[in-house]
Amino acid sequence: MPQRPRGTRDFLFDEMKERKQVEDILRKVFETYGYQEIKTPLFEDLNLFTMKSGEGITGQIYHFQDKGGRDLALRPELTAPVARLYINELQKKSKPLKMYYFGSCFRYERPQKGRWRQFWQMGCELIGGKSPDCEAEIIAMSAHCLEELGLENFEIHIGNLGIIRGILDGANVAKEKQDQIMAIIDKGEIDELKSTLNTFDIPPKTSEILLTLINMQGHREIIEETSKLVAENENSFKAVKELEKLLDILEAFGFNKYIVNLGIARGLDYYSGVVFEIYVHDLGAQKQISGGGTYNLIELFGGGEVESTGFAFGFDRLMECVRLCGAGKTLPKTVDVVVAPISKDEKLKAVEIAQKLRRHGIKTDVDLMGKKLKKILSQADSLGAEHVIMVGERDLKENKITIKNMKSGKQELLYLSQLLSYFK
RNA sequence: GCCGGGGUGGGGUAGUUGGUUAUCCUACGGGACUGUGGAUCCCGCGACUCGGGUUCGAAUCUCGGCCCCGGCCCCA
Repeated sequence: MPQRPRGTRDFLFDEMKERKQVEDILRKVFETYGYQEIKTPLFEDLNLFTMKSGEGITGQIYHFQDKGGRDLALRPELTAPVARLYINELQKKSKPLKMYYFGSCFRYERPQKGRWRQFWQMGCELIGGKSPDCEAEIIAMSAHCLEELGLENFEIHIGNLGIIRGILDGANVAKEKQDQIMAIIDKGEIDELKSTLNTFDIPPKTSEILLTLINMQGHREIIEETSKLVAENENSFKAVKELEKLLDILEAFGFNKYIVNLGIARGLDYYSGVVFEIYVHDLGAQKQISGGGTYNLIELFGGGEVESTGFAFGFDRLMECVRLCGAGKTLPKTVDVVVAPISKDEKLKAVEIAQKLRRHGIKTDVDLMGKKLKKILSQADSLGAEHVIMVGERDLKENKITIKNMKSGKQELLYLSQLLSYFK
């Protein structure tokens, strides 16, 4: 028996309907903010991802060689492909560019709850905009999506990598060492951080500031405390002021449920400024449903200095939340009408009637198996059809059919010519 | 990659001090009922994750693979 590869899923009818509903809701929110959909290839040149994504991701890439010997990779994320698309196709367009995408990504990892080897991301990129205004829009929009989905139990944590980077720059810490330190901060390992700071010979005062910074978590008041803490470092201070401005704008967008958290660092190395993550604690170990921030990937790819901000939902985790909250809506019916030929002789007539209904947008099923009437009725019932049209010899003699309302059980004799108006 | 728990018809399950025909529910097919569903009854269909080992005999004990679930690392 053939088996589904590990960490992948088959989606059946109901689940697809649920996913489609959520997809449509997000799509609609994105479009009300003026974002347009794009689609990029499922695989790209391997080096698109190995260049700047950071070690964490590159170790999990599905890579292969094609018959021409090219090194290719199934995409592990979508920000790099979108940056590539921008450089290839859109550099000369007026800014800002607003785009969204929905597609699957692949990572070779140990599957567990909320983690698959093929998973879906739905997100936006705002290319060439000015922060913090654009950052605020992206964050507000992601909150808007969650509200639209009927979710409430989420937390949006916002930080700014510029604050910590500024401190490290001030102490003349090399870029590679900085990346290592950021990775440890992302993990939240305080002891490991302390010992690493020691081995890197970071001045005690700097270490102390860092350790205080990463524990900063709260609302508005964090800004003032942090300002004082980093007052002597010009870049860090600027980053704090930027963050403050972001919060002002965010509130203008009508969102103030944020949590300022200077300990978030993100797993991808290309983030440079404001970063944010959204958590839903009920989800367990894989509680992060979204993440994003400002990055300079385009510049790293040689596309000029273009400031960009983006974020993506882990679509599968989002589905998990929707399910948990019972926020799912009622699923659309499979068919509205079933056409039942009473004997084989009426089959052609039944097909004809079904086609007429379909042409008018009515979801219709017609029995093609020569089943007995009772069987067709029983099936119509389990499909949730509202009406069954019975096509039989007796009625046809008078150019009529019998239409049965499956809920009430009542039935009516109708002329064939009256059929369409019955459904209006 | 690491740790722990699992795997019985399509779905959900009972059964393991080794021993006849592997339980029940549901779904599905047929019939009671040849132009009337959601009810009842009858019949049918269909499973021990795979491979090795122990044994007269393995769903049950044992080893390994595969897959699933939870966690670690990491991340969406």
